[in-house]
Amino acid sequence: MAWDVERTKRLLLDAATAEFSEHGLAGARIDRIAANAGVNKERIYQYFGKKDELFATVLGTQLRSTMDAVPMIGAGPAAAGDYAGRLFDHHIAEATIPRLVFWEGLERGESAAADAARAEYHRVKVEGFQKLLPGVDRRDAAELLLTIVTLVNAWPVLGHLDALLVGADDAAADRRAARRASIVQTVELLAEAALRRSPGGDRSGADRRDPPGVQG
Amino acid sequence: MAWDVERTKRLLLDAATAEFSEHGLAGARIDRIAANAGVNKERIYQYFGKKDELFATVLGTQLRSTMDAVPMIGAGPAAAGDYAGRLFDHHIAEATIPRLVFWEGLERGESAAADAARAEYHRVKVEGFQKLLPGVDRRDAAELLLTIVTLVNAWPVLGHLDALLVGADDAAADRRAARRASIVQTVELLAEAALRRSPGGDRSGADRRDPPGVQG
DNA sequence: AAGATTTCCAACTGAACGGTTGTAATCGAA
DNA sequence: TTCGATTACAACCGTTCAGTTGGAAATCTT
Repeated sequence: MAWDVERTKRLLLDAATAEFSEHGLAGARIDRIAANAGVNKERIYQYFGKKDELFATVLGTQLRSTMDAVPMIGAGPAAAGDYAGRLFDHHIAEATIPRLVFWEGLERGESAAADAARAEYHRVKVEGFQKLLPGVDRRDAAELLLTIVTLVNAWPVLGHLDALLVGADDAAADRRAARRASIVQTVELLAEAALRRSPGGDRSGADRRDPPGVQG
Repeated sequence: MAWDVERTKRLLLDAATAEFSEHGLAGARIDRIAANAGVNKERIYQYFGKKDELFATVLGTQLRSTMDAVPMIGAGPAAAGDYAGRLFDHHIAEATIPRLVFWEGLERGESAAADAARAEYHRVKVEGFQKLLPGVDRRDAAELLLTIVTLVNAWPVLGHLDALLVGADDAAADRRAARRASIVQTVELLAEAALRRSPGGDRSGADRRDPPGVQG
């Protein structure tokens, strides 16, 4: 059989993504990644380097694919809420990212903040989000975006807290829908408040979705 | 020298708390806990059982002490915001809890939700929070409480995201203050909205802090 | 088709790891 | 002061881990 390097790389990256998402950096097992990929583990070291380099590759890949999959559309508080809602949906269908993000925060805190590529990625994201709420201060936009990212990513990770707080008697789908609605409402309220704070944004606040879309 | 069982237990529990908070369940090292406590590791197994039993003990202890340290006081949206703010302060001074909470969510997701003692702990917490916002539906209260817990706990864990989004040029203390203000504002807005939704809560919404305090 | 290069893997290494055991020191009660 | 029970620890055990090596098979180059 012919060698297919890209295929083995992809197999390894997929297996690594699942493994890191499930077990984190310390808990992930190189042997398990290799076995699930059906590839010898020595390939990992040749293609991706050490364990934590592989982790960084996995996370970077996932973040990029999310930004493509969930674009920011339109403008105004409703658009911001809509963006948060779609991000929520995306992270429910694929809990990989939320878990990876929190694993990173817990296991690699400092070193992640120093990554130049990551800084650029987030700069672009804040910039895009600012276009969603025209006139809003950069710091305000970043703060709101952080709230969104936090709320949207935390839920799949803290699912047990939800069950514990709301009560396990409610069906999972209902709790999920309630959570989604709550997050969208939160973001809309915050976006309105931010617009009201912005220069020239002291009119009633809602329904300002006329400007052209940003992406998609 | 005389034996002092309580002292060695406390030393072990303190060391374990620090170790689990720092490295999580899989990353924590029993040898390191024993060494930092200045106690032989065999004692751990005698007093606390296996690694994950020790983890559960650590988390339970920490949660109980937080509930005592940060009581819910007064009533109304401002009181809810104040509670969130004090919780934030507490978690900043002592990032142990936030980290442990997310470690648990990531590493023990399912098994944590089944814990009866934890369910009771959270039931009491929701009940207390409901007294903070009289008239608000239990589900609404739980939802808002989850938002608070999420926002307040996530920040110490996702500190690197904050630095990445807001920009590392801002001083850490400034970013922390901005985040605190943002969270307090969020909670107040949400509490007002919840009260407005509640039966008989359709008056203007703010400044309803007359009822007597709940704890403290 | 010969030689150099790359892809791949089985087997290995050395250093942890979680957990146990055998034994000595100390304590409480008779 | 004896004796069983408890506390403590050093040394150990079997397993598992991340990372390496040596060489075979496939591909590329000339």
